[in-house]
Amino acid sequence: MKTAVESLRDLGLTEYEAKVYSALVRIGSGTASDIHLVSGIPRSAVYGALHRLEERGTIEVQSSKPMRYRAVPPEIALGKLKDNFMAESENALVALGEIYQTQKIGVREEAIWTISGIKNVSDKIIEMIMSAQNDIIFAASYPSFHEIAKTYPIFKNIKDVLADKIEEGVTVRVTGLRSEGLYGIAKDIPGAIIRAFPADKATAGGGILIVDGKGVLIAIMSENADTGMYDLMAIYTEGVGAASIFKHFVETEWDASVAI
Amino acid sequence: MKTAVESLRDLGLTEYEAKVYSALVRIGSGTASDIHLVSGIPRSAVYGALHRLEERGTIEVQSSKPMRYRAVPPEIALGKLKDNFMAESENALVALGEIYQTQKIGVREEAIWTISGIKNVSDKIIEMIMSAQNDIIFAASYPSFHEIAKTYPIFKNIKDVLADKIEEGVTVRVTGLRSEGLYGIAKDIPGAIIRAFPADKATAGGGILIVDGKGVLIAIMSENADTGMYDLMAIYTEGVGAASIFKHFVETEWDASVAI
DNA sequence: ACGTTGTTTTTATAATACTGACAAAAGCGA
DNA sequence: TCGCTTTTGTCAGTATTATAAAAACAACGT
Repeated sequence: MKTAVESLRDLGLTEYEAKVYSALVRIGSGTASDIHLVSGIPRSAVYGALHRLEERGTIEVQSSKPMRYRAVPPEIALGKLKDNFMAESENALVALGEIYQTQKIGVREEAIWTISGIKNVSDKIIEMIMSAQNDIIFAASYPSFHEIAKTYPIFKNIKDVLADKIEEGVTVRVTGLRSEGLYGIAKDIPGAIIRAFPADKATAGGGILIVDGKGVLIAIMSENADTGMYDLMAIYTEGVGAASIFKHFVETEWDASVAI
Repeated sequence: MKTAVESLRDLGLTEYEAKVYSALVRIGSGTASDIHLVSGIPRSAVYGALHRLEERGTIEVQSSKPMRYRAVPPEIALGKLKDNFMAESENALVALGEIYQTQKIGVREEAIWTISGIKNVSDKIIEMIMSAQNDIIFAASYPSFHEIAKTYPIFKNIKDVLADKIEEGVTVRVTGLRSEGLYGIAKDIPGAIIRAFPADKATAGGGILIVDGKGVLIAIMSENADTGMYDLMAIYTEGVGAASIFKHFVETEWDASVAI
């Protein structure tokens, strides 16, 4: 029987693509270096193969640093190759019956980055706030989020830069569940527009920061299963597209909450 | 649309093989010289390509003085290519299954993955909907999102799987701005709970899908500055933490919208 | 200072596209 | 039938890609 790599080659992948996918299936998920070690292909060659596989939709990418990759399950990945083959076959059938046209496809994306670690996330939050020109929306008062605030003095710094921005004339809106923490913010940041919503609406830890309607950061809290420690990770993007959609949701929440 | 030769190349034929077969389809039957004249490829190269095509069973040979060749009808020829592909795919699946490592569940981190491309994103949306056990929230009716729906029939498929899920007893809630598209969804998916919010709240293209309160996909539309074409990218996560925070926002919006 | 990550450039190598030479055979006008 | 040309099929060789492999590099974090 042919090996997986040989079969994948016959299905249209290059040697590298086949080996990279095969390696990812073996290890579940990993970084480019992991793939290099498992597959035995040059590390620098891993990146190109990963890009092509991602375009095919046979792997998935986690935009963290270092970037992590994982294989789409073989049934699904092969299904995609098959779908592609069938579509090409259908196209060939039509084309062979004549009629020619050319069509172009345009592409490319709005980059989304992820950050992990309490320090890194709070640094990024501060960096974004510092860059604000017009308005800031900060929805961060979810219950366990405060747990982190107790241990790490990130809110202290965030409050300071927010206060600075208000002095510069930037509109700052803060929303969260009605709690001591929120009252504390209201006291520490004079000039900020604060609103609260009932505690029963709250769910898990996290928050959203929107700056000037074009930068978004979403912080997500997670509890480590082993240690029971809280950790923070965040995704952020500078694109208008992503920002506007999140802004929409946050502003709906804003309208639904009450001033304090 | 791609030419026949381009599609055939993507199906695994070489340039010469594709051109020779294509030429034979055009002329019905002919000698190597005829093929040379019609296809424009070097006469001496025709012979080799004919041999390989013959081995694939996509052409037939007449052993006469000047040998004559004719194309097997496209449906049949493409069927042979497909059979070969499927066999190879099956083999790959078995080979990959031997090295597949099932993900360990439980200690899952809050990993966030990104997908790009309209096809890949819509595939993922469908995959997530299919996996739903209890409830689905789909907020996707932002204006330019419909632009993609016009070109790509992804909504058709999404509507179908949503309808299937409702039959299985899954609660499906759909929200979006008041528009024709939303009314269309309401009509096509009987049993779904549909709500609308005023159009002035809408912003840019995108949408959010939440499945069983533990899987979230956020689709973001972007318009290519050069070509003016729309593209889709998405981020998604399977973690409860991220899901609950997004669910919170979406449910707030749900409460703020009205039934239709 | 060091190791890692990700990009880029460069070099090898193999697959394929292309060219021309050639012998065998067929045609064709004496 | 003979010359002569044309066509056919095969081969050897070159050019041009596509891919594999290697190496250098900046950016970054420790």
